[in-house]
Amino acid sequence: MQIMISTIKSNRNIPEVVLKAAIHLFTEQGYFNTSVPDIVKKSGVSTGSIYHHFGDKTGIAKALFEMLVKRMENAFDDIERKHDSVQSRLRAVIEYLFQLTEEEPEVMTYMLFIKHKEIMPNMAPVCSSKPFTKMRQMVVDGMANGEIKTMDNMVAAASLFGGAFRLISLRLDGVLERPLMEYQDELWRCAWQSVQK
Amino acid sequence: MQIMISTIKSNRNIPEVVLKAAIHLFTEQGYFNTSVPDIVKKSGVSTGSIYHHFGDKTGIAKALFEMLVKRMENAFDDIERKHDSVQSRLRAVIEYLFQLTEEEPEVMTYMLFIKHKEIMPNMAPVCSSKPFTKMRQMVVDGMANGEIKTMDNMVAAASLFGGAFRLISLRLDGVLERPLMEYQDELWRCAWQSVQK
DNA sequence: TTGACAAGATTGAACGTTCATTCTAGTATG
DNA sequence: CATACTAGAATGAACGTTCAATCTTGTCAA
Repeated sequence: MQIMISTIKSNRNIPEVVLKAAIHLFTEQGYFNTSVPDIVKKSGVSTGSIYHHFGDKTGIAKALFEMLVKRMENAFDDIERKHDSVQSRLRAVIEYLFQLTEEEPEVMTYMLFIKHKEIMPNMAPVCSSKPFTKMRQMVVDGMANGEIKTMDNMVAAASLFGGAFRLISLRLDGVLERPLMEYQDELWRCAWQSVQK
Repeated sequence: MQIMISTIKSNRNIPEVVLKAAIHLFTEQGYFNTSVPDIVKKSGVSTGSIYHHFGDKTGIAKALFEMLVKRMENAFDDIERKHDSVQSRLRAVIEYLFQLTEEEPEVMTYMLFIKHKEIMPNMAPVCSSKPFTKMRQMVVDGMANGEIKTMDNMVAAASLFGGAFRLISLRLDGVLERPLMEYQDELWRCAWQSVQK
């Protein structure tokens, strides 16, 4: 019996295939160095289909961003459910970020280092998105329940997460040769010491 | 052709005028959203002159970057000359970065948050440039002379500067409403506490 | 089971625009 | 007169997007 083309075609999820190609190209060469024909070539999906699903080129970047933000948000919700103390929550957040950086560097690059404002001019900065406000809320909670020194919220959050973001950035730039996990314990000791009561 | 009066012409430094227009446009809208005609309009310098001085569009971005890196390098050399202890040097570096962010946010944005690799594909990441390696060298020196706990260099540097970079980033994104100087003391206490012996 | 049909998905060639760069002509300087 | 600089219109390639045609899928009457 002949295999119908239709069954093969219907087996691929076009948005998924396109987003996979897009995140690779966007993080590798940048959004503006990636043409729609590039995405067509890489994904095997036609121009027309891409426009049918995403509206325009920025629609791809937007869909990708929203997907990844939601994913990170869910991960943080999980962490809050699984840990009681603020300290262990914060540590788990950093562990998650480090793991994500190692396992899916493109995801981390896209979330942290793509200038989304250049692509979507009236988008709020990443640091105002749910996952990031949630991180800061954890710090506020820790100050309220006495785990963290009383001080400016922003300074406390920056002190706690700043080192982690620095290492992630260095790792993604290829400056750090060993996986982030190897730095985790030492970094956390520094970070926690800087704000603990 | 337009007739120019010679005195007007000789009085303006074309590279300077162009770079001034460019940094404004690049940080405001992004490099790829800025066309050469945009720069022509903003600077008042003709297309031909721009190409004569800079070769191509990336030449503008490159000249700008090199100028700013050199400037920061000189500032750090000054700091090393004026301070003896590693602790006061590091504190001075953060103070300088905070001041620069407040006084010339465009300069800081261009140095830290423009993806230069997208513009000049085979450029080393910013964190490998002289000023940044010098910052890390200060930390290494501090470990050698006993001011800083013995630990991984990168973790120590990330812990010391991570919080500062975080606050700079938040400030440039408009999330932090008050000038960075107001956070400086509290932040430095956290940062230094995390690595001091 | 079959055929007709509608709605939606998919295709890629074609379109109009914009961009970086080049070109030719003109001007200042020594 | 030569060299360095300035000017802005012209150029051609590349881009994002559109569109008319084609294919797929699900529905329903006979």
